[in-house]
Amino acid sequence: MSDSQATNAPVGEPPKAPDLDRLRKTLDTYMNEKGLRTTEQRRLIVNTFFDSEAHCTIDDLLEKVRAIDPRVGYATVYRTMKMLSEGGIANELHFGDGAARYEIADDTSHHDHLICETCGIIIEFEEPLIEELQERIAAKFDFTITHHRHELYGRCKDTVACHARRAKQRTPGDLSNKE
Amino acid sequence: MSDSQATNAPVGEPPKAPDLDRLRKTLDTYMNEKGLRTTEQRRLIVNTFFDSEAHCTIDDLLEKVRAIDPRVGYATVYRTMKMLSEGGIANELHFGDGAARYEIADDTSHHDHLICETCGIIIEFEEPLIEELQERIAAKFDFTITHHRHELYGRCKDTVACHARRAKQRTPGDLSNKE
DNA sequence: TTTAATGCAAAGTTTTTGCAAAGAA
DNA sequence: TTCTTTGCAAAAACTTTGCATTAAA
Repeated sequence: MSDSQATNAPVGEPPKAPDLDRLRKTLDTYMNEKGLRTTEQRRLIVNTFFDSEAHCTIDDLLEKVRAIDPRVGYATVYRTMKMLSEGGIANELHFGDGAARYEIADDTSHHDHLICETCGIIIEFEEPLIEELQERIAAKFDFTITHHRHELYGRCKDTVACHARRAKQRTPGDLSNKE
Repeated sequence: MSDSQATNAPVGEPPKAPDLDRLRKTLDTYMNEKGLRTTEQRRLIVNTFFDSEAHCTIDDLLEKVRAIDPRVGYATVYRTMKMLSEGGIANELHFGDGAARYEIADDTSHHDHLICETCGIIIEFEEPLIEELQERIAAKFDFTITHHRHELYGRCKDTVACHARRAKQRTPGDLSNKE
């Protein structure tokens, strides 16, 4: 790649930690507005989600939830995560392995993802200049953007660390972009 | 959006027409290498695909193919499009409505997509600066990119034209990013 | 002839829903 | 009590495959 057109803007700043207190308030407000009820299961699922590492699947969450209450069903986790997505507390992501993944939503910043197809590691990056170019493109086509997907698929160059991570995985998974 | 950081690079240049002759040669070579056979059905499906507008689904193709030969099965179109994808003649796309879409692949240029969630129109854009920034981000994280997805979802500002298009559609489809 | 491709139907995947029973408010 | 939520199982919505038959080479 040539550097000829490159700007001096910082590239790929890592995102900061989410404000869970604020998110809990957002959720309360949302549930009140919609007349949704607070249940044992929802409390457990939300707490588990807030405690989990980013990009967890429904199965990941269900496993952790069932370690505490084995009677919780898949559909409950599914519907709770859907509720969180609709309420703006979670983002639903799809990286091509067929399973939906969730991350904590943050209104105040936005990041996109870099995915290793060998070890499955998911790296978050932020690039304001790309966001700005997106807006310019949308304007050019007389378009208003509501959301976007920007995913870079590839491979870690540090193949030792990468293969070590891969070996550790229970399910290696196919993270190619076949979805 | 502020223009403060914007460069003067052209934004969102539309992609050019594909070189079908070259693609047919690529396909011939690929099929020879793999010992794949040329059949009536494959010929028909490939020609239909080359004649179709971009971003057609398997169902779109099947409908056109069956207008000529009603005996062709879904699986044959499915397997032929998979062959074209593997041979680098087609790209498989997913815009969140659950159905795979195909476009003619072009090694010499790359574009991404802008999708209207109201009328379903799909606009292609090219932005070399974004491509370059992607490479810089990958480099920063010691990563090699094999491919990427960059999709902007939103709405046409010209609501009259947009709603007219929507009304014309056989199946309005849900192009939100739920996939 | 030999081996690949087709068409049908069946099987997979993952998501989504219907419904009777349980539980918030 | 009333109306929402749960858990199960079944339905959806696509994609993918098995296999006997057909057809390239």
